[in-house]
Amino acid sequence: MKSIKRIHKSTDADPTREKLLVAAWRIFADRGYRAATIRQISVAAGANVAAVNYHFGDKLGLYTEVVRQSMQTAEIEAVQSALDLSAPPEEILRAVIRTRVRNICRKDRPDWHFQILAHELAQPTPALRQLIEKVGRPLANRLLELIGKMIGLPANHEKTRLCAVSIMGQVVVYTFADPLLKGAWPELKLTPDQVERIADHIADFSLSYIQGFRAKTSARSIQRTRPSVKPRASK
Amino acid sequence: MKSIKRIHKSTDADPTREKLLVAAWRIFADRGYRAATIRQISVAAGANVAAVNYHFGDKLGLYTEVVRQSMQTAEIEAVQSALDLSAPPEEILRAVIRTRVRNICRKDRPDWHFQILAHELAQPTPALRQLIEKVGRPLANRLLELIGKMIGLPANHEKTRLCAVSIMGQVVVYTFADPLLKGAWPELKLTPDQVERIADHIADFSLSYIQGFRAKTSARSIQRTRPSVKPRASK
DNA sequence: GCTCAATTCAAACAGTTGTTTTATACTTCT
DNA sequence: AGAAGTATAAAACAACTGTTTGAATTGAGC
Repeated sequence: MKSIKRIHKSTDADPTREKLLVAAWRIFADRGYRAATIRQISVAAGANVAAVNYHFGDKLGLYTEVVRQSMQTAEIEAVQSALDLSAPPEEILRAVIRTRVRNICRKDRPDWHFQILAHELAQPTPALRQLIEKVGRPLANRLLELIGKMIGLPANHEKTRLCAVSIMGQVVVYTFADPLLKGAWPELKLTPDQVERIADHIADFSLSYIQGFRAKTSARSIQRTRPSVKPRASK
Repeated sequence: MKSIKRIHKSTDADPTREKLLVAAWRIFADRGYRAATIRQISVAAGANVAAVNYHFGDKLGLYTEVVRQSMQTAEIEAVQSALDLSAPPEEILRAVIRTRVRNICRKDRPDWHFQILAHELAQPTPALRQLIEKVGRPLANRLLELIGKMIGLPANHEKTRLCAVSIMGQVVVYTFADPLLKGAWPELKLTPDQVERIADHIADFSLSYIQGFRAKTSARSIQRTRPSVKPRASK
C-alpha cells in the first residue's frame, strides 16, 4: 500500500485552504471535475499549484471536500425543512418547489449545487454515489411520502414515483437545459419576478393532475394502475 | 491564415471512415466531447490513431460530423413528423411525447441524441449552437404553436412557454438524470412496457393542466397572466 | 537568537492528449 | 510494368495534465 501522506490539519480560518475551496467550488460547478484544472483553481485562489496537493492530497480530495461541503448548505436545508412543515400537503409541495426554484436565479452563486449535480450526471465521479445517498435518496423519500399521501397511493407505487419524477423534471430542466432554454426563449431572464412565476406555474401544473387523480381514485376504488412490483404495506 | 489541409473525399462506403463515425458516435455519447479520446475511438473502430486526422481533419471535425449526422436520423424525423399530423392537438401531443420517450429504452443505441445533448449542455462546444438552431428551435416553435392552440394563447406567450418547458422537462429528465433515477428508484427498468406507461403518464399529467387551463380561460376572458413582453399578434 | 515544524514557492517529472511526420502498402489508370 | 494519387501504419512531437521534489519562507516556543 502506498504510504499515505498526511494532510496536515484542517484548522479553521486557514486563508489559502479556504480560498482554494471557494475557488474550486465555482470552477468545478462551471466546468465539471474533469475539465477543471488545478492550475485554474490555484490562480483563481491566488495560491501555488502545489497548494492543492498539500492541503487536500490530490485533485479528487479537493473535489470531494467541495461536494461534501455543498451538501450541507443553507439552500439544501431550506428544501428539507420545507418538507417538514406541518401544513396541508398542497402547501408543502408549493413551498418545496418555490424554495428549490428560487435557487436558480441567485446572483452570488448561481445554483452551484445543481450545476455540480448536472456535471456528475453527465460524467460521474466517485462523488456521485455519495451525492445520491446523502441528499438525493432522503429528499426523494420524503417527496414520495408527500405525493403518496396526496394521491392516496403508497410511496413506492409506480404512479407515485412517476408523479415525483414529473415534478422534479420540471424543476431541474431549468438548471440542466439552461443554455438550450436561453437559446430558444430569449425572454427568459430569470429575474426574481419571473422565477416566482415559474415556481407558481410548476406547482399549478403539477397540482392539477395530482388533485384530479385523488378525486378520480377516491370516487371509484383504486384500479387501473399496475405497479411493477407488489407495493409493500405502506409503513 | 493556416493552410487548410484537404480532407480528401467523402465517398460513400469508405469502411474505416464509416467505422470511425459509428465508434465516435457511441463514445462521444458516452463520455462527451472532451473526455472522449481519439485513441479510444481509433481502437474501437479498429483503425490507426492518425486515421481521425486524415479523414476528418481534427477531433472537432469528427465530432461535428457526428453531430451533423445525428441531427438527421429517423428518431428525430419521427418526432418532427408526429408534430405535423392532422389530428386533434391532444393526440398530436400524446404522439410527440410517446415518440420521444420511446427512444430512451432502445437496446441498440440507447438515446445517443439526448446523451450528446446532455454532454453539450454540461460542457458546451461549438456544436451546441448548431444543435439548437437546427433541431431545438424548429422543434420548440412547432411545439409552442401546438400548445398555444390548446390553451388559447399566442405561441410566444410566457404561459405557453412555461407549459412547453414543463412538458419537455418531464421527458428529458429520464435521459439527463438517468443515474439519479436508477439510484433512487430500483424498479425503474425502462422495459418497453414501463416506457409506454411513462409516456402515458407524462401525457396525462400535462393534459390535465392544459385542458383545465383552456376551460378556465374560455369561461372568462383571457386575463390574469402577465406576459414578460407584449405578445405579438400570433401570425 | 535559535530551533523546528508548518507552509509556500518555483521547478521539474511522468503520463496523456491531439496532432504531425515519414515511410509503407494499396489501388487505378496508361 | 510503371507512375500517381490514396490510404494506412508506427513513431515522434509539442502542449497540457496532476503530482512530486527540494529549497525558501514563515512563525511560534524556548
